[in-house]
Amino acid sequence: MIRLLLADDEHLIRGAVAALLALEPDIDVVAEVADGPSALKAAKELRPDVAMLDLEMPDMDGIELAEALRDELPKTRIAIVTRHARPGVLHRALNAGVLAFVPKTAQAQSLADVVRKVNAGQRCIDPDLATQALLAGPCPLTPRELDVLRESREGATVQVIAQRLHLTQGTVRNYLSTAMTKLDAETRYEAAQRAWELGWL
Amino acid sequence: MIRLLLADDEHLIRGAVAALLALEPDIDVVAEVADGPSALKAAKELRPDVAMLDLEMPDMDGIELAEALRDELPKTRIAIVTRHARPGVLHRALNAGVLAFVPKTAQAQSLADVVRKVNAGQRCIDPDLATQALLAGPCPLTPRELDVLRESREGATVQVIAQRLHLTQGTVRNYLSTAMTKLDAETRYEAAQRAWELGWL
DNA sequence: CTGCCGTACTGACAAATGTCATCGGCAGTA
DNA sequence: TACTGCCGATGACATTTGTCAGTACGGCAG
Repeated sequence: MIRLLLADDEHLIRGAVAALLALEPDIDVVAEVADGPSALKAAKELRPDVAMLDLEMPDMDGIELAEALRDELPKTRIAIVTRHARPGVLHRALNAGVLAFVPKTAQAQSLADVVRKVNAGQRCIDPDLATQALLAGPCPLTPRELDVLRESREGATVQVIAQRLHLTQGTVRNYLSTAMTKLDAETRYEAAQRAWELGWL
Repeated sequence: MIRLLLADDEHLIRGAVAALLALEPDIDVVAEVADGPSALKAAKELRPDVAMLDLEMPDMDGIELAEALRDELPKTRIAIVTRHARPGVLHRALNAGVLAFVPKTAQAQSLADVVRKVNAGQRCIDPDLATQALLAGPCPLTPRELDVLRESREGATVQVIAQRLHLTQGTVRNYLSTAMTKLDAETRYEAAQRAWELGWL
């Protein structure tokens, strides 16, 4: 019997998936939670074999949650389910010890198989996504460049970014400039947009 | 027997929801499609009683699809399901003749009830969302202002926007300026971001 | 018929932004 | 040791931007 934890903030999906997987004779859905912290808490109490996590969740994103689980409960196998799979996120997920990466465009029937494979310790990555990630290559941006891009995405001015990151305006502009060059963008907002689409933010 | 059409580009969710609703004795899922155009085609052929549409779909957004359905098959009752319900979208959906508006954070069990209510011609709007929409009020932006904001969201420069909309740079800047004033934003990107969050783009 | 509003444009000005060259410090590493 | 790369900063420069004032035209409600 595979003991499964489900984390997804969309009740509708979580409920439906739970109902579907519960029909499988060898799968037992032991917990359903809606956010990262409660997933962590439930996992510590119930020690599931497999944790199936949504990538987009309030409070704690799926990757952070995966990292926390890896550190605290290394025996738990982790599968990530996501809506729009951005290539860069795959890199980070794999580094966090995630075994499976499934887009929500996958067939519902295939989910049970993913759970079984992950439970057996096998990797299970969407092939399209894997090639996309390979083509995009690793992120060329430095941590600081990522920081300023993250702030830019919300439309912050250089002044505001400089304050928030405790930097000079000139420094911020330089980081933005190099990031724009690396991403072949005309404006920082375009750069931020692109970096996000590639999953680097 | 309620004949239901399901449109959602996420197979995983669509499959799970279809499986759940098919268990209901009075609901018959007659079609499952992944995008707007095929939903329209399927609806014309099968004449479902209720169409349950995802808001975010490739090619044709849920609202456009609802409008098309209203024009071509006015007898079809429409329910919209969405992930992040932005208030402004509700306005547009209601104008498009949509009866139900359900966030994906709703309970899976409640879905069947929504289908039944909609089939009976009753409205079924998430109360939280309704109050949010009331508080935000109607969109104060003119159509042209919305146009330039839409372009801004992808990080386009004034030059590019002017070209794409066949306007002068000065005109574009003026529209951006008024939009920023109305939205109380420091930069056009912040304005675009805010307008999007309110569901006006 | 007369405001009022949305659309579209012009010109001018100050401020914000993007680019470049250059510097110093610090951590790997060949 | 010398080299490389990231971090942080400075100063100067040309562009881009946001803002403001003003013009003009069409549609529409009072």
